[in-house]
Amino acid sequence: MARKEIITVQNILDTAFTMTREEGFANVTARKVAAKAGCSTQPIFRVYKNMDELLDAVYAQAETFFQDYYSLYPRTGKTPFSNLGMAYIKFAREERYLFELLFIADNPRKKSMYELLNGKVGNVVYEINLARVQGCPDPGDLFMKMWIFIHGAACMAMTGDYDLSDRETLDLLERSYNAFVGM
Amino acid sequence: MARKEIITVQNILDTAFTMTREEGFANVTARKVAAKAGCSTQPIFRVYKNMDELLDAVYAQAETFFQDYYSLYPRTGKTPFSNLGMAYIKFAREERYLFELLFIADNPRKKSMYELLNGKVGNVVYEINLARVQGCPDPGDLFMKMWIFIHGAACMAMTGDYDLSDRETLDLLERSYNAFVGM
DNA sequence: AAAGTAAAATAACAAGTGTTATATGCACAG
DNA sequence: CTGTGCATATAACACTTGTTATTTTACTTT
Repeated sequence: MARKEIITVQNILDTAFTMTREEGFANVTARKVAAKAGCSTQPIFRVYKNMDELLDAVYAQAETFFQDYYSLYPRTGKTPFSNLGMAYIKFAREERYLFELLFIADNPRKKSMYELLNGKVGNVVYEINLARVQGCPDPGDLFMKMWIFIHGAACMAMTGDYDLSDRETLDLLERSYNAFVGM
Repeated sequence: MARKEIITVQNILDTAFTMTREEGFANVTARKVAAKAGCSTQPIFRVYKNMDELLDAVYAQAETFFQDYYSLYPRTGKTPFSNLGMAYIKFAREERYLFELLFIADNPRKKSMYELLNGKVGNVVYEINLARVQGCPDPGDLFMKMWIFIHGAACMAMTGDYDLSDRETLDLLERSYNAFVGM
């Protein structure tokens, strides 16, 4: 019959995704992916119709990666939004290019911040209910304030302008939650 | 003697700066600048050694633009950092590409957030002293917290995820300042 | 008016992009 | 063992980028 397949969809996607993590989305080109995967550009266009389709797949992979990252992040915080905030800020620091792609960059694939945060995990809804159960009168408004704060820390982390430790960050998030509740 | 100069440094710089405001830094190319300035690419390379030098000049212009923007912004807020915050957030919304270039993008020209905020205006030092005079025990710490919040709102504004009015924003900044003071 | 000279326009080069046409190689059916 | 058909490699095309070489243009001085 036919020659055996050497380069798989997974090979290509994994390579492109790793490159996005390390060098950013803009540096993922057909020839660079091929070089890193150890093949010519041909296998890429066998498994994907064009580069845009590959980049769609990379974006989807980034979404899943963030969801998994959040799922596995330890729940040490006690106040609502603190665990989500901790994971989000740490993700921004450790995966600056993925964070940029998902939450900052202006590309046609980008979903809204709320879609991304609510993925299959339903994080925001859960946290808002938690705040309501704890007696917070306007949990939606509190989420907005907390999220402005959390997003600010994360964006600083992404650009290297944020250098508090995990412990300091958790303390900051819990205290600011309480401050926002009483305001 | 020689032929009269038609295309000046100012023509080129203004064109490139306008393009940055409207389409972003990444879309400023020699041919596009030339087309918009109504000339060939040649005058660009007469007045600038190469594109990198032009982009340096555009970056410097963006810095000045932000300083001027802040200088002219009305001082309606009463709490420390509120006026700086208002101007910063509005700038992010109105000049998303300039904001990105100055405060987000990862380019070799980029200065630290604090350098940019302290330009010739000395904004941060002034505001911190204001907080101290008003009896704030640790104004530096308070600035950090306020700035995380302000930067968060600005980054959301940049990406279109922030839609509070000026009045609501000022209220939010003043109330969060007071909340942070008591925390 | 003629000439010289700097500015601008035109055209070209090399490098890098996505994409496609063509050639090669290989595993299995016969 | 031999040919068929798919996977891969090679090579090429069209386009965009920065940059430079060459040509044309027009102003100022003589």
